[in-house]
Formats: sequence, structure tokens, C-alpha cells
Amino acid sequence: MIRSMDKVVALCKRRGFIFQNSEIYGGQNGFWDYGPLGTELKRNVRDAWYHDMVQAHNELLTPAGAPSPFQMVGLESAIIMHPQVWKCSGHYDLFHDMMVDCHECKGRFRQDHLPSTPCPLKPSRTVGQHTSCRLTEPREFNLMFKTILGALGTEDDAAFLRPETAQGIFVNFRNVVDSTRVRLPFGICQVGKSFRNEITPRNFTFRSREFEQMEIEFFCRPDQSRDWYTYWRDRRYNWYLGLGISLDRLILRDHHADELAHYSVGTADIEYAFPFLDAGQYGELEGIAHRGDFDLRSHMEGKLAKNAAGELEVEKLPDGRPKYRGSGKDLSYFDDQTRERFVPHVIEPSAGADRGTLAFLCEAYHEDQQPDDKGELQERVLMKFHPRLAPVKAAVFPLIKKEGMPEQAMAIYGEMRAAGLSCQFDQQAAIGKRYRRQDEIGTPFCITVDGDTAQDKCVTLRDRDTLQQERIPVARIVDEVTMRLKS
RNA sequence: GCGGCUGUGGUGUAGUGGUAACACAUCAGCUUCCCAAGCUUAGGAUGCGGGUUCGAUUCCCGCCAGCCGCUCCA
Repeated sequence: MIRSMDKVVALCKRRGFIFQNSEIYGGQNGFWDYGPLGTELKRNVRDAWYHDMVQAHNELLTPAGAPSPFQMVGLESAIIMHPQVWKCSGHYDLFHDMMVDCHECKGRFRQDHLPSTPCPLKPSRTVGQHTSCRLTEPREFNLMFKTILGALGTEDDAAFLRPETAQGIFVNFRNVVDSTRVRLPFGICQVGKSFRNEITPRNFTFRSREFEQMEIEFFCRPDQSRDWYTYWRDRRYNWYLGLGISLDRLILRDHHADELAHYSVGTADIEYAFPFLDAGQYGELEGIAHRGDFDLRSHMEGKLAKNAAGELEVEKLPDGRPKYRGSGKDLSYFDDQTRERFVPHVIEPSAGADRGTLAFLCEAYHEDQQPDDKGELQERVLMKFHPRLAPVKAAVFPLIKKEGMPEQAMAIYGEMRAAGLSCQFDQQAAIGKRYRRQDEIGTPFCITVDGDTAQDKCVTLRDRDTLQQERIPVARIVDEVTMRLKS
């Protein structure tokens, strides 16, 4: 089967899943818009995540593989936060380097590392020392989007659009603990937009400058954090499989020790074999990181860094003051069972909503051959979305446009919509063409009123993948479709 | 940010220094009792801006976007 990225991209445009942002003005690199069907699809991805992680979670039971019962709650923090948040989180330094480029060797270097960076063309000297080096002036390299607060604001009022939703959770940790009766272990979940000035936006929506994250910060006792890390890693991996991602295209990859961020004890990526990658290559959908107590401590004490002994301590200026002061607020947790006070450790499953949506689109794309009305095989394009994710759940047709069939079909269509099912009504063109139209947007079920419906009060229910038809009583059709969507 | 290639209706293609063709899709009507049927209609394109030229979609320059390779991906 051919699963080229070009075909997925063309279908996304043709059927209204994803459009280039500001297309009528020539487009805007790194930004994408979701059309009517893409909006439904992405909403279903988000809803499935929030439902499965938060709404359907029963804190009274111990899920399979979990060390204990736990609670899950939601949060929605603002995109713009106090600039100090990003200084203590480490983003400000990491996202705000002064860089110089060399026109000769085409290299890019951090200005503060120049004295110790060997020239790529003459490694015996450092960058800039060789006569042929042609360096640009140091330039600010802003990986965070900067904005100005206040109508009369100046550079002193600079703030940043968040590069991740996680920090909104950490800075609200105290608020959630104080207001909701949650007790360790528990998770705080958030879905929302984040912004990063990616150097090279590429590969359709995969690397965008505005993107949506679905993040969990799971707080637990330090001595249980490794078990929770394993639990969340496996649970999140299985979440994608349960929504139809195939086992041969999804991998769980544990990071090597040298790949880990400075604060992390362990990190795993859930990666998908996107069609735009070479065989054997995978793109990240979600990262599950063991972050220890780095984040809460940073927001208490100030930005942390590893000392010579490899321990985290507050990063100091030459004069001994903290480089970035923390909030000074106590973000520790008191366990009244064990009478212990400690800073919780954090497991962070951080998923990309747009990347997940793209993976579901790529996974759904299929071409097959099905016989037409003369029995000759014809090409068919179909999107095999999981029923939970399909943007349109069912379509309702009159077999032909007369003899009262449209009226009966309209009545059923009205019932479906009233039941909250996303569906379409179509009486345009031949029945086969209407089936194919629905196949191409991934509608799992088609309901057809025919000449017998008036007598036997039944309609046919046609399955997208098998093309099988079954007669179902009109009175039961909403329940029947609802039931099949859940299976 | 660098280098290479590319840019024609919604999609996929054709073509030309004299303002554009085809297929599919879309719309309207007829027809049609179950898988892209047929007939008749309709709308719709040379990415943007300059330059050369009597005339540019075609040649040149700049920009924008996309693809590939670097770089980047905390």
C-alpha cells in the first residue's frame, strides 16, 4: 500500500482537515489551520485524552500496573505568565542565547562558547581566530516568542508566550493542593497552546511554531517515582495503540543516559513512523520524563543547576547571589499518614496534540480496490479512523431522491444530531458515490433509507471497512450506532 | 539561518513570449432501489511584487511558500 505523505497532505487540503495558515497571503511558515473536519478530529483527540486521563479515571480503584490508586484533576493556566517563571524553569537561558554565524564555514555558534569552540575548518584554532573566518555580529536567538504587556509597554514590560504548558501546572501546584483535597499521588492535566520559534518548521504540522500540548504532571513520593514512571510510560504507549495506531509503526524508546535533560532521571519517547521519515526512523509523539523535584524546587529556591558533585543546587552569580530568585513559597507536601514533609517528585507525560492528530491521519490513510456497480474493481481512498476519533460518525442517505425517502432520511438525520452524533445528510448523486465520499473522510457508518423502509421500518447500516450491510429497525438506529461507536 | 529543487482551478496534471487544456472533485437539473454509472448545465487557476518586452504564466531579479540536504529540535 502506498502511504506517501503527499497524498495525506493533499487529502487534508481537499477535504478540509488542515490548511496552510494565511494561505491567501502566501502562507506563514510554521503555522497551520484546521478546517471543519480537522477541527472535529483534533477535538476528538483532545477529548479522548482528557476523558481517558481525567474524566473516566476512578481514584477509588488501582488500575492495572499502577502502584496504588491516584487522583487526576484538570487545570487551564494562561499562556502568558510572570517572566520569572521562565527564568527559574531554565527556559530563559536555554531559549535566549547570543549566537554568531560564520559565512565561511556556515557554522552557528554560541557567543559565550566561542573561546572554547574549535573552528570546523581549522580545528587547531577556535572559531573566529582563523583569518578566513567571517563571523556575523552576535545576534539574539529567541526561541521563546516575546511580547509586550500593556498598551504603552516598553522592552521593560517584555513577557513570553509559554513554550510549554507544564510550568502553568507547577506554579499552581500549591493552589491545587490547597483547594481540591487531592492527596499524593495525583496528576494535574492541561491541554493548551504553546509557542516556540523553531529554527526549521517542517514536515507539515509536525514541527510548528504554534502547537498544542496535552500534559500531565504527576506528583508522587520520591521513593515511588520510578514505579510511577514505568506505569505512565506503558500506559501512555498503550493509549495510542487503543486508538488504532498500529504496533509496527509505534515504538517506545528509552533515552540513553547522555540524552537526558540535566534534571531527568529517566525519559522515554513514544515515537511514530511518519511517512515523511525514512524507513526505520520515528518522530516523537510524546515524551514521558522523570523530572525528579527539579521544577518544584526551582520555583521555591531559584533556578537550579548541577554542581561539581552532580547535585542540584541554586545557580549562583559570581557575587554569590542566586542567578534567578525563586518564589520563596513553600511547595513541599506534608503527608499526614507518615508525618513526613518532602518535595514531591514528578513524572511528566507530555503529548503533542497536533502530532498525535497527524499520526492518526497518517495511520488512517488507506487505498484499496472495491467493485463498482458493474463488478469492476475501482480505486478507493478511505480514512480508517478509530470510531472515537472519526470527525463524522455517521451519514444518512435516501437511496433515491423520491418516493418519500428523503423525508424519512431527514427524520433519522434529525434524531442522530439531536442525540449529539456528528453526522451528515446527503442525497446528492448515486448511492455508491455517496458511500465513497464518506469513506474518504473516514465516516464509520452510513445509514440508507430504501424502498422497503416505509413498510418494514428498517434501514441499512453500512460499515466503512467491511462494506457489510445490515438491516436495523429505524427505532433502534441511534442506539445501534452509539453502541457500535463504543466497541 | 545556509545550499539545491519546485510553485498552473479545490486536487492531480498538460502547455505556450501573443492571457491557458485535461481528468477528478464541487454546484444545479434529469435519471438512478445499494457501492465513484449516464446525460445536460454552472463556477473556478498561472504564489506575490518588480524588471526586460509592443506583449510575460513562460525570460531575469526580489520576496513568500513547499520539498530535499545541512543546522536546530532545550
